[in-house]
Amino acid sequence: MARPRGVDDAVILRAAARVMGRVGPAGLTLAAVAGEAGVVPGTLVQRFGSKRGLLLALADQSVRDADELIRRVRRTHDGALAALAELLTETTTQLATPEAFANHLAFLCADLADPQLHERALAVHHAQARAIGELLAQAAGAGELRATTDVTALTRTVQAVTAGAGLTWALDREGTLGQRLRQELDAALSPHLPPHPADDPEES
Amino acid sequence: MARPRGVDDAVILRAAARVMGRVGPAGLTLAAVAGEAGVVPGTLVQRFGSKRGLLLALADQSVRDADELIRRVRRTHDGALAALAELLTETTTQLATPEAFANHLAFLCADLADPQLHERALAVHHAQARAIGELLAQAAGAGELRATTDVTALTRTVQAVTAGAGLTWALDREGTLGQRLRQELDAALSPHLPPHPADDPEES
DNA sequence: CGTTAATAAATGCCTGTTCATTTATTAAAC
DNA sequence: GTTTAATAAATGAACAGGCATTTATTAACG
Repeated sequence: MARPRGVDDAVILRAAARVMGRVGPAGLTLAAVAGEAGVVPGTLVQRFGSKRGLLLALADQSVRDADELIRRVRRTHDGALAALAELLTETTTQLATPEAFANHLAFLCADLADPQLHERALAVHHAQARAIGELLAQAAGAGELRATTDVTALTRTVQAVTAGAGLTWALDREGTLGQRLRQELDAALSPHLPPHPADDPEES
Repeated sequence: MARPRGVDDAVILRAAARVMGRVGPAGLTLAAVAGEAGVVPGTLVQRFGSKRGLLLALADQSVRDADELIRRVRRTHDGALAALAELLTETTTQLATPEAFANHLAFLCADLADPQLHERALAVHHAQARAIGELLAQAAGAGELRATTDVTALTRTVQAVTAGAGLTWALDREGTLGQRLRQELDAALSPHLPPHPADDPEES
């Protein structure tokens, strides 16, 4: 006994993400999101309560997406290091253009002032840290890494390197993000590879 | 034959930087900056032409600050690696709190959409890259680094690591930025240190 | 007195939000 | 099976607030 919703919430959140990538946090107005989603601004307020509610839903979606990506990568890769590379590549190269990457990063930074949005950003960060740490530990157990490797420290390094590669790439825009990420990841991991000469641990 | 200016431009720009660190790009209004600088909003427009003019002047100031810091570090340090550490520490820890760091980073990212602001951000980036590269080359020449080190690649790595350490720290806020930066810098540089007395990259 | 800086008020635009209204769909009533 | 009432969703106009910017005015020097 009700009128069904014209568009799904997910459609609106995807539209909001597109607008964010295109015009950044300053341009993420209700009117812009509504226009992108094919609805009217008032609809967004009725759905999400307020603009902040929309942003919270967007952050929740990003948490779900991060979890889903982690699960997917784990399922489709056997080698721990290969899965790790895939995870980091996927998380960053979804933001294909430097503009989109910079805009999403600006959104992330601006959100850190809001406790609830910060909480969501931290959830993504910690989920990735856990996944990276487990993959590294798995790699160490399988002999893909040296046994002496400090997995906790290396996890932090990997996360910092990933973020830093994206940020510097958004700045200077030299080459592709995939190249940059691969280079920096290699530089961070190669000192911890087992001292087997002429034995490439990656088959891909 | 004119009325002298009440406050110097530099005072206003420093006030703008403070406001930026406190409330981020969204809160950087002319009224807020004017209040911080002790003038009236209209004054800012008359001085800088428009808000964009103020932002441009702020970006120019950051370019000058970066150059000055590079010159100062070079002057006061003899060891190339020590100078490098000092340079990176100073550039990041000027943004003392996670909030300030995140806000300035958000400002940087948002500016990348504007060609003229992007140009200034690139100037800072390239000036730092040049300084880092020269310090690394100097260190390699002095035997502080292995001769086989790819200075160009390591320069990129150092910049990425610096940015990444700051960003991840602004996110999780564990420890101090100085600690994080030192850890990541050590991890990035230690594989390139010369294989001297019992100073293996893996210390047990 | 002439010139320039600082001021204060006002203008117009864009923002998020609210509200009354209309539309669409389903459950119940006959 | 048709009609009717109920309910939730979508709409569009209106609202108030904050913003950058403009303008006219006042104050402070040489």
